[in-house]
Amino acid sequence: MIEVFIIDDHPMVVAGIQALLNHSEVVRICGAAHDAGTALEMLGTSTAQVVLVDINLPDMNGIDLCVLMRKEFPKLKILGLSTFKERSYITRMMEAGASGYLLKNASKEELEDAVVAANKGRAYLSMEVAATLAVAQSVPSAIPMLTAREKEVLHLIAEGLTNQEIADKLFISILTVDSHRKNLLAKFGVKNTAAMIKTALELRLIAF
Amino acid sequence: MIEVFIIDDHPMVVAGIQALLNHSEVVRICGAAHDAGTALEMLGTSTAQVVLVDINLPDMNGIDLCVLMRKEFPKLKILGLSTFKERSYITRMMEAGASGYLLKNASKEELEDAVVAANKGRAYLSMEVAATLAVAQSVPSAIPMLTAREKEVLHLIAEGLTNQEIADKLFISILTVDSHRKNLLAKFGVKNTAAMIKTALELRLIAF
DNA sequence: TTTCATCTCCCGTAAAAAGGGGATTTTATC
DNA sequence: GATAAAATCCCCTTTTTACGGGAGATGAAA
Repeated sequence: MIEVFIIDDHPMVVAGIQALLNHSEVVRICGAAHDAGTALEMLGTSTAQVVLVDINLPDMNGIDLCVLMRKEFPKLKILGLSTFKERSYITRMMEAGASGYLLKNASKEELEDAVVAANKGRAYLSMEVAATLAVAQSVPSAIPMLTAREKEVLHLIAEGLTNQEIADKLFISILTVDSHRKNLLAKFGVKNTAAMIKTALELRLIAF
Repeated sequence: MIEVFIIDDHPMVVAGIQALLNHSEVVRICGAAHDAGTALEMLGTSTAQVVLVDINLPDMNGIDLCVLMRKEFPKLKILGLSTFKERSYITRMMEAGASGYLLKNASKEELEDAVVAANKGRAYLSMEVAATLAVAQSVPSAIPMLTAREKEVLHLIAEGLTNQEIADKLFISILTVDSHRKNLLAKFGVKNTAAMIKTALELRLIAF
């Protein structure tokens, strides 16, 4: 029996996965948490071999949690879980060390297959996910690697703050903000703020 | 017993709702469909009093489906169901004639309460949803009424074009583009492009 | 026919942002 | 302690936006 732990803040989804895997002969749900914090605690004393992680958690995003879990529990296999088949999400999740990525419209069979594959150390992607990735490869829309400070500045730009206001808020010179902004535009490969905000939102580097 | 029909393309969610309402003494699941088309067919011969409708369906969006169902089955009570607590979505769903709006992180109790309230003809909103709406009211971020030309300009701004480039593309003076831009900023109630693009995307006035 | 919204164009000023260099100091890593 | 990456600050120029006012043409609805 492969033991699975669920991290998802939607009771319906947790109950759904439990219901779907209830009569499985290979997989067993051994626990669930509704946020990253309690999940990390519970995993310390858990015997789970595979975790199902929702991408959107109340206290942390799935990618960061993935990185944390890889450090703390290296043997644990991680399966991403989300409603969205967005290139950026999927690739980032896989880069963060996930063994696979499932959409929430996955069937019982897909779910079971994914867990089994992950447990064997193999990667698993839903059919639809694999398809989007195939398309994604032909149109490589790379995700800019932003530094912490750049992300911070990007957020404030998106809020509508001017360089001066950002400088005041971060207690740095406006010249520095200007530099960050310059670097951001370069990394995004765009020539003005409007396009940058659009692609940043598209790539989920910022949220509404 | 209130009979509930579920329209959602995520097997986990359908199974989850069923599991959550399984032992309920007031609510009973009487059927489910994974897309709008089959749902409309099945509802014709269904005895359901309440429908739970996911906002994102493969063949139609929840708002349009809501309007359709209101026409075809006026007695049916509709509850929107979604992961997102976006003002625009919620209000539009309610305007389309829904009796309520539930988040997918609703608890068993919330779910049951919502169905009961809807069946009695009362509106129901999840706690979180009500909170976001309350915030929305205090900060009236109504959806700006944009003219056709303004939408056109907004799109081109989002693409990263400058006023000059937009003027060339639309065969109008740069001064005109400037005016449209001014009016856009005013209508959005923001003071620069970055904030405008963000809210425009949030309100779905433009897409990625 | 008048009113109203929309689209168009105009003036002028001030403030931001974009673009092109550079340089110095932290900070983390090897 | 050397290396590299990040964060900080600097100068200069040009372009683009933002913001304050208008004002005429057109077409549709009242």
